[in-house]
Amino acid sequence: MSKDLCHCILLRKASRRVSSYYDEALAPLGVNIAQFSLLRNINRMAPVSLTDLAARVELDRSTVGRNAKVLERMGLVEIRPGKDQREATLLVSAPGKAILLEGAPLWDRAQADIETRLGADGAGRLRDLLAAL
Amino acid sequence: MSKDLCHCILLRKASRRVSSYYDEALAPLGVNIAQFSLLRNINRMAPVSLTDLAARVELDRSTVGRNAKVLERMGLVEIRPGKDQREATLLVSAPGKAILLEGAPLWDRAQADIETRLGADGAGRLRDLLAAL
DNA sequence: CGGAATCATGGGTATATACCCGCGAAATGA
DNA sequence: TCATTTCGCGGGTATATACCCATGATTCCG
Repeated sequence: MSKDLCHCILLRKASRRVSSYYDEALAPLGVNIAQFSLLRNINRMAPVSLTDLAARVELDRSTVGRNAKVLERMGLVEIRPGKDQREATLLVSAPGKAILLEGAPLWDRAQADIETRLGADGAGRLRDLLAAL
Repeated sequence: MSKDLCHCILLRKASRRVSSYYDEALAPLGVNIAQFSLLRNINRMAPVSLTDLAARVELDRSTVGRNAKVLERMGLVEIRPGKDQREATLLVSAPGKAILLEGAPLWDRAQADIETRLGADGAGRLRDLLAAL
């Protein structure tokens, strides 16, 4: 059988393609899908520590720290010390909330497009398969 | 509906998890799945230009160039000018071929593990769904 | 209370990835 | 042949991602 069918490589390719698709949809906002998703998660959990956020989004703590710093530079997120002086707590700024509102319909459209491309129950089946990995 | 089900984010997460799984499987060789896969592609197409290789693996030319340079530093790939003086042609070195041989069974096992986790026809369905994206 | 273990973050380093730009090489057409 | 266009690559810059280690804060015992 063809050796091109490495599940991992197929996943990585699909991930790049789909990310790029969402990125284009969100481009008018100046954020990519990774940033938009992180912003949403911060908003839901705010005020949240890096550690908790990292656990939620399944990324390394240091990765979340650096990604959050980018959002901070963009003015979308505020990073301030928590009661525990070790903690950096994150919250979405007013401009960040505006981005979330403006982005919602753009994200919805990309999401719907993908579902169309996957067919009626394709999206659900894909979700289940990915969850099994 | 839960807003956690962004197809893109689910794909990215799965891609990270699965990549990490293959990376661990290949760790004894000192290469990760991206490098191993690139090495395989270079081997199949050798001697190959960066542009052709990039088209094959669906990555940006500059990305392939940098990734290939890492493989070169590792001594697994040779980069030499082609007849066309603009071209850099890639080929797998002897140590690189050894890595391909040693890696094959490790890759096979990871691949089989994933198929087990996906179930009988899960792998096929996943492949089809990813191809639709 | 004070030393030890634990915990949160940050920074260093490295790869993966993409976009843009400039340079030198090659092809093309007048 | 020579100017123009096209082509292939490398480098700059930026984000995404992970691992390891240092540092400083907190907690936990003895």
